[in-house]
Amino acid sequence: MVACCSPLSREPLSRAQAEQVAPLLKALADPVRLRLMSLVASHEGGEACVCDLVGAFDLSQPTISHHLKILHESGLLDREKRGVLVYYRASTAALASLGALIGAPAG
Amino acid sequence: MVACCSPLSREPLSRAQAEQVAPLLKALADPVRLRLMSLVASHEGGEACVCDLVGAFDLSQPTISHHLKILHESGLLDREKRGVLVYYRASTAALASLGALIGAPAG
DNA sequence: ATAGAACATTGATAACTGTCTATGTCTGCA
DNA sequence: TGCAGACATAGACAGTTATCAATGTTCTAT
Repeated sequence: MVACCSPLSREPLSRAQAEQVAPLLKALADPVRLRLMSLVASHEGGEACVCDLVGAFDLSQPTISHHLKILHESGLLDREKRGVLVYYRASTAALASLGALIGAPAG
Repeated sequence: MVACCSPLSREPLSRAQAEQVAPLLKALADPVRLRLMSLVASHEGGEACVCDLVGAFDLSQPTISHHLKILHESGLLDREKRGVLVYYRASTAALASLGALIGAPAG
């Protein structure tokens, strides 16, 4: 469970809660990373290797790697190396709890 | 309707969609602004004036004003001036559609 | 062993962000 | 009319971020 608390509008977030959730949102709050999340999550098998992703952007491979690292370190993407390739997979739990915190009707 | 599209994991976000949604997340991706949203949304009557908010932080009034401006310009907070006081109110529609995009089961 | 391919890391740079102090703009009241 | 209070704006500064080119690492195949 990555986000912790009742929806935003029920009661004031504590400072600690806010500081815990904000980095998750920050990780997602970039057009490239949003598209990366969505590309990975909607890719066949629910996973994608870096080579599946780089081509979708006009950005260098190190830049994509950098964004993937941010998403992985925030807990939004899981990572698995199989042979030469590295596969990323969206953490649906993290996404769901974030969504619930922000706007979902109930938990 | 501020966010536009099916959940992240259903199909890849277009670049345009990502660039539309990212600023909303960016506005929310700060501990102070998260707490501001939550303070406003959970305040009695669903609204709060700046004077209700400034005291909750160890930050100057202009800094709070700055954060409120960012939330307002992104569409997450509505603003209404009544007399000397300025009241902010959370846009539940914006929050709900964001939540739905990120992780909610269905729309 | 060596070469090549896939991905990560490093170091540099320009742009952006959060914060402050100082100041401006309204509004209500005396 | 003028003052005081509530909020916004402007300008400055330090810290962060997105990007790239260059290089490092690790695996596979030959």
